[in-house]
Amino acid sequence: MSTISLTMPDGAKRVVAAGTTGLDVAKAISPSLAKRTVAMTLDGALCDLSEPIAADAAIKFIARTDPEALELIRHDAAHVCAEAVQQLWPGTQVTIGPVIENGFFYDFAKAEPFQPEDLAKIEKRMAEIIAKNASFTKQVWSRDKAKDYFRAKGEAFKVELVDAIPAGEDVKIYAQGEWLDLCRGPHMTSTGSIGKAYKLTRFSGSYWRGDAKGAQLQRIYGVAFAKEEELAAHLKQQEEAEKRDHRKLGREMDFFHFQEEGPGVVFWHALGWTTFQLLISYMRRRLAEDYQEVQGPQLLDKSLWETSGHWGWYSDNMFAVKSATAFNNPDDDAAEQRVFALKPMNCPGHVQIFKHGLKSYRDLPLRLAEFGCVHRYEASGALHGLMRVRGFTQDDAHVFCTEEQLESECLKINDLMMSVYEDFGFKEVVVKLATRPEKRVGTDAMWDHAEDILRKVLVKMAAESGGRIKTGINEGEGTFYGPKFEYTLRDAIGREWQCGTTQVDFNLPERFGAFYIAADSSKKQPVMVHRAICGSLERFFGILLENCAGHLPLWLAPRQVVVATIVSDADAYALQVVKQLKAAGLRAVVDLRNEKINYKVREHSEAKVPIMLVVGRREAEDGKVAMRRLGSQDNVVMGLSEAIAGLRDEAVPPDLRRVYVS
RNA sequence: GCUGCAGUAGCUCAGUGGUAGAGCACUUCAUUGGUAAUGAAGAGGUCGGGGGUUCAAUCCCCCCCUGCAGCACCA
Repeated sequence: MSTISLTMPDGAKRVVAAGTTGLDVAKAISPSLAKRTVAMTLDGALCDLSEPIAADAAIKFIARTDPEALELIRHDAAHVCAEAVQQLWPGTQVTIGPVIENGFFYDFAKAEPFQPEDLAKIEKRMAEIIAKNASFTKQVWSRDKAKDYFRAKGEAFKVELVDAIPAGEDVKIYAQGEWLDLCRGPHMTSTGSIGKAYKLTRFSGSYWRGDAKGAQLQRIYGVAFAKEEELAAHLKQQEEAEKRDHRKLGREMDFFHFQEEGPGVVFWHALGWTTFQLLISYMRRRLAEDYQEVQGPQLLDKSLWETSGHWGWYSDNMFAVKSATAFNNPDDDAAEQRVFALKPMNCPGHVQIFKHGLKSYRDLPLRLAEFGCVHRYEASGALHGLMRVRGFTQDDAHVFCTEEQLESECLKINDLMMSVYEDFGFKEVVVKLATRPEKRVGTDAMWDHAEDILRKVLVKMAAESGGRIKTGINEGEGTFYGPKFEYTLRDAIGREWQCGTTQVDFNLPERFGAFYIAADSSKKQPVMVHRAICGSLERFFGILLENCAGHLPLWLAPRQVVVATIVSDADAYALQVVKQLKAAGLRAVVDLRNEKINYKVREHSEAKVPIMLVVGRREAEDGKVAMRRLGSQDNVVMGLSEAIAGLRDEAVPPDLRRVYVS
């Protein structure tokens, strides 16, 4: 019999007979090792412990508390969840149940919808299955046997999955006690290793193979961890995310509201609008050096959108309008029946501006920026507070340049992006290159060319960032007209938000026949780069609000200071204080109400006003203020002018601070 | 758009086949108080909209709208 050599994590070698299982090896080393081992890795790849080892390999035994075991715990939990559901509702078909971030889901085909109370029932049944601690055993079946078996059980989806397994690949079945499932594995040794740190979190609809035209399935989501403390920490973080929900904060802070008549469009209140405008002012300052700000029309004839390709590609998601006269008299030819589209993007407008008047190569790169309000008819189920709306403002720009300028323009945009994100407090940024999608316009040669340039740029950006930028590739995620960079930020509680985008477009200039006069007097087509830094300003506002849990930095707080009196004798002084704060450019209001200071402190704290200046008789007499910062229990008494100077300095936006300092 | 759940006062929520209730917020009065709710009184709702069943619907049924959680989508 041949032998093989296994290398242990500490480098020690062990020679065993070929075909020895991982479990045998572990047992030979020590019974306690065998007992606590749930799986192994061979050359880094996770395997069943019962797997016969065929060749030399580096072996590592995995305990359930090892990081490698986490995906097994989650995957095993998904199987147990499926068994529990089939026990409780016989006739339910199983489909797939993969591991996802923090847990797993399992999709079922079941006639009756799950009800909220079902989650607890399933959890209970799962606990019973886990308590039985049945072994996971792998079997390899023939394709025909698997298909016959699942067909006989009425598992049509599993039959389809068996069919989809490439010829020559094993059809693997994992059994846990009486129950079995088609699965590529691996699994832990038995269900008991799943432990107790799991919880079913919700259920929802889903589609077979993720296709909206496919069968409607029902999905159960669960989270699972090795330790109960980790589960508790995860649930706590979910709670934290709920607390900073921008929809809740927006209402509490009187920033904005939505109402039935305007699904997906924002009613901005005075305070929210103040901060929104501060965002725009900031972006304007950042653009001043290199960009020209323009404003394209809100409505343009349908034909223009046909030319741009948007109508063909996205008319399902566009608003089209006619005059009300035409709308009320659809059969009356005398009423102008012309159809306009509410702009879903600014780019066609910018191309028109570019085309107006002959452009020379000397004009390039021409960078046109716009805080354009666009409308998109988003699916009703997609709407979500400020994060997904039907009318929103983009910090949009289009750079018209020569092909030679493309690389430097992308790098320049990247510098601006990174600087802006830093100013808003986002340190970690991931930039991914999204490549050609299946449905697209333009030749393969054009795509090859554009992607080549961006690949090079991506490497350079990462190299020049000093580690701040991590990169990746999103295959097939580009837009229909060109490849793009996607900028993703990580927020204070670890969530990721895709915000910025740089998109290369050889298509639109061609469709609109845009050209410039080159140095040799020939007509040349410019390359167009679409870019947005915040993306949707509404959404970015929501992200900022959630990132800081409503505690906006002083420069973005709509109401920076409240001057609150303790007694009415201090009213005149308080008014003086506010007057001086305003004169110093601070956004301040006074609270003279006949309320106790406790009441005022509580109310303004809940409204998340960053600074409260409390004044009573003592302060009025001494020309002082008692400063209380949001989130602090203490107050500091200081001279009025000192307070104002300090606040004025603190309220300087980060970009202006750089200018003053340098 | 799809699946499920929900819609009662500005907010958070209770409630019933016989046309509604709490707390906070609001208004008024008293109170001038030292850093997260002073007390009292008052006002406030065609119970999301439209149909139907019923002697009677906020409650039961149907349709629609809107929202929530996912899915799908995101130029």
